Amino acid sequence: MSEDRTLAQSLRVQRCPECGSSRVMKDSEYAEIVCMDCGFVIDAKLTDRGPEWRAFDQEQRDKRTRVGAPLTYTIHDKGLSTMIDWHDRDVYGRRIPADQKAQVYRLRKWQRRIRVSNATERNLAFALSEISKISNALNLPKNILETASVIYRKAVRERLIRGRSIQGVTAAALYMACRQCSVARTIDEIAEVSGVDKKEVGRSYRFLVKELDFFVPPLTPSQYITKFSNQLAMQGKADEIAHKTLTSARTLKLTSGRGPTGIAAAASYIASVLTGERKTQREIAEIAQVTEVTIRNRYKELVERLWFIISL
DNA sequence: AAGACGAAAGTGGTTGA
DNA sequence: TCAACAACTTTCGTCTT
Repeated sequence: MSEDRTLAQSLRVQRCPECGSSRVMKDSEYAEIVCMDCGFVIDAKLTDRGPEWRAFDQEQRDKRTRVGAPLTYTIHDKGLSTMIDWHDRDVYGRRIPADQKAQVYRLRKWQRRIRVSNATERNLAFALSEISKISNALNLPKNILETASVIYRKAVRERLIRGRSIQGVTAAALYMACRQCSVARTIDEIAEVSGVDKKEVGRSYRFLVKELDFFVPPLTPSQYITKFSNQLAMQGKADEIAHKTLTSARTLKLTSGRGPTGIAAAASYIASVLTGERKTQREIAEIAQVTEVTIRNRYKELVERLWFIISL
C-alpha cells in the first residue's frame, strides 16, 4: 500500500512548469519526466527513494533499513562506488592472515579495474569531474550539475562525443542545462571558466540540440534582468520596474529579433533612472556584456514608445 | 572631467537563392 | 557556396551635467 503511494507521489506531475502543458510523459529509459510540448525536463531522476517496506516498531526499522549514498548522475558510476581500502585488516580491525593477503590483494586489483573499466567509463569519469569543476566555478546550483550530467550521459549513449573534444561537449552540456533550467548564463561565461573557445562551445551546443532532439526554450530578457539587478545591487523596486518595462516592450513588439541581453540591459537602465539610484550606461554595459551604444539604441526605442504608457 | 549621445565603419552570424 | 542583411560592436567627436 505504502509502496503504491510513494510511487504515485513521486510521479505526480500534471503540468509542465515551463509551458503549462499537461502533456507530460515519463521517459523511463532515460529516467526523466518530459513535457511533450516544449521538451522541458521536469524531473530527471525517477528513483523512488522512499522505503518500500513498512516498519511497525524500531526493531523492524533497524532490521529493514538499508544504508547507502543517494544515487547521483554526477559521478560516473552514479555514486555506487565500493572501495576496498588498503589496510590489511578485516571488519573487526584484526590483521588478515598471511595466506589470505594475496586474495585480498587480487580482489582489490579487480575492484579497481572494474570500476573504471573501459575507455567510455574513463571518458565519462573525466567529463563528469569537468562538469563539476565548471559548475563550481560559476556557482551554479546543484540541479544544473545533475541536468548537465544527464545530458552528457545521453550524448555518450548516442555516440555523439566521437571526434569532439570532451571539454567542448561538457561545456555545451552545461550551457544546455542552464538553458533548460532557465538560469541565465551566457556562452561566454562558460567558455571563460572552462577554457574552451566560445565558438567551440556554441558549435557543440548546437550539435547537441540537433542530435538529441531537444527543444530549448529561448532565453527571455526577464531572466537576464533578474541577474543584472542582482549584480548591480539594485533594490527590488528597480527590478520590478525593469520587468514591467519589459512586459510593455513585449506587447509593443519591441523585443523580437533583438538580443535579449541588450533589451534587459536597457530595461535595467531605465529602472535605475526611474528609481533614482542611477547607474551609468557603462556599468550596466559591463555587466550585461553589451556596449553602451546598444543600451542607448534599445533605451531610445523603449523610451520613444513607452513614455506615454508610463505617464498614463 | 565624467557621462551621455550619435554617426560611421566594421564584425560575425543568419537567410535565401 | 555566396551575397545580402540585420543586429551589434568599435571608434571617435561632440554635447551635457
